Amino acid sequence: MSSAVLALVFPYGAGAWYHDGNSNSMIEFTVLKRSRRSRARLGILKTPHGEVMTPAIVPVATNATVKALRSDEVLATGTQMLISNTYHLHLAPAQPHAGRPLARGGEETVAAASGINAFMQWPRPTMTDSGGFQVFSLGFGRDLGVGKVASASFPNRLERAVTEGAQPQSVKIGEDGVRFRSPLDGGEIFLGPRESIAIQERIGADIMFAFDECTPPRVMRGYMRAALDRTHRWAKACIAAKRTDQALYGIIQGSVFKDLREESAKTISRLARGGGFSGFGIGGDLGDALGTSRIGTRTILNWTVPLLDSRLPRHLLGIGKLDDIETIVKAGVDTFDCTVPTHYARRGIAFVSSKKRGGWEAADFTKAVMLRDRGPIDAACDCLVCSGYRRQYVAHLFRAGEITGGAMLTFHNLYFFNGFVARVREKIKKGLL
RNA sequence: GCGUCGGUGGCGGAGUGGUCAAUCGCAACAGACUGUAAAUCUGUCGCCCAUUGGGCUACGCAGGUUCGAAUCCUGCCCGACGCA
Repeated sequence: MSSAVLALVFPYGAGAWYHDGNSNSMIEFTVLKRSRRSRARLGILKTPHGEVMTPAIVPVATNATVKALRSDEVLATGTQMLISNTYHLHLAPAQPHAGRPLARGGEETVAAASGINAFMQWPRPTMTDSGGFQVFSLGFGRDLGVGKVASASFPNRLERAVTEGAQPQSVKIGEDGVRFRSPLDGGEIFLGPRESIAIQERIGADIMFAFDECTPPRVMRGYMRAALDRTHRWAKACIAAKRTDQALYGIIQGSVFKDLREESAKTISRLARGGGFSGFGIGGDLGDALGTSRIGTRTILNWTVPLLDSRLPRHLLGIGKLDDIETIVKAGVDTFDCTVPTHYARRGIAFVSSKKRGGWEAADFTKAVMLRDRGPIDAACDCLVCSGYRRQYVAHLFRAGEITGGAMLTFHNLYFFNGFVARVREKIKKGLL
């Protein structure tokens, strides 16, 4: 890593390798600069495990690992904060009794290791998602075969729109929480606001998220209305259930419905004003990436962000392709998580510097041409991988089914995304965004 | 030289009289993926037109049997193994 990039990523120094101090203090968010051209802002998010320069991307470490990388490697990519998952950690480290709610959940394994930071040897800030996304991804998402963002393959499948009163097949959404089937032993997993908070407190991340219901793309309004009431009720229940002084973010839902999104922003803001939340998550269906519905992420953010207390940090849940980043930052997002850099890396896709619009392009290492390419992964990148290995080698690893290829591209992609966001911060600092 | 087994699409390998342009795997090509169900999934993959669909050439080569053959018979060529 060049010293220039290091300075952007770790302006206060990289800090000592793993040190777990007293971690039970609240977070503190400071806005350093507000753009005059947009809602973009530069800030510092202070947590018990160090500071995050915002805007920042938060790579996804669902199972207490950024898939394919060691924590020290993740650190070397310039990553400032990670987000792990309540649902997965409740299930995963628990060996034989995964089906039993709470008593023997995986969070106990994490707690016994002194929390997520020590457990995964990650010294920097962490978040835990509440499991609300799994209500969608294992429910309607799975039934409809869609992700949270409408895509080209989606319209054909939408005859089965989610209407009022609908239930997913393998997940049951109730008024007090959600019943899942454990993929490990088929046992029942019940997750509601109380359960989610209890688990997140055992995991011990700096920032927790309220348990919400993430809805699929283009839900019908009637369904969204009822789901939003649940999410709001659960938000209050999360606040009531919370015992530690970890930070808790409330989540705004409402899909593409302006009045519902506004109502949600106001409701969650009110709870934040009351001291229940120390930040905001914006989640759910964030509009059509293809633009066919004419309501995109930017529009939805423009409805909601102005209604939020500007002193508190705003996290956009699960959005962060390179093409999205400037847009969401300009709409006032401070942090965002996204699986794209890590997920795509394991599929053989590297994001590399380019003269094309946006300054990047995708390079597919599973293509045969890559086997003949003797150049570096990204000629303009100075990461550990790019500074030595050739494209043909990485392509060979993918061809041979070697996991090292995915690990190398994961490293590079995270380095690339972190550098990309660091440049966005520079633009804000210089008044260019 | 004799014998046995075998020769199928880029490769491997099914199929053993009709529903076969031919299961499947690999490779190739294209696509998808945004709070990770995912080191995954989907599509194409003989040639020529076409929207469903149609036409042509195909299962080592040449003949034959049959209404009909990748599948049966004969000869030839090639390969592996065995015996000389």
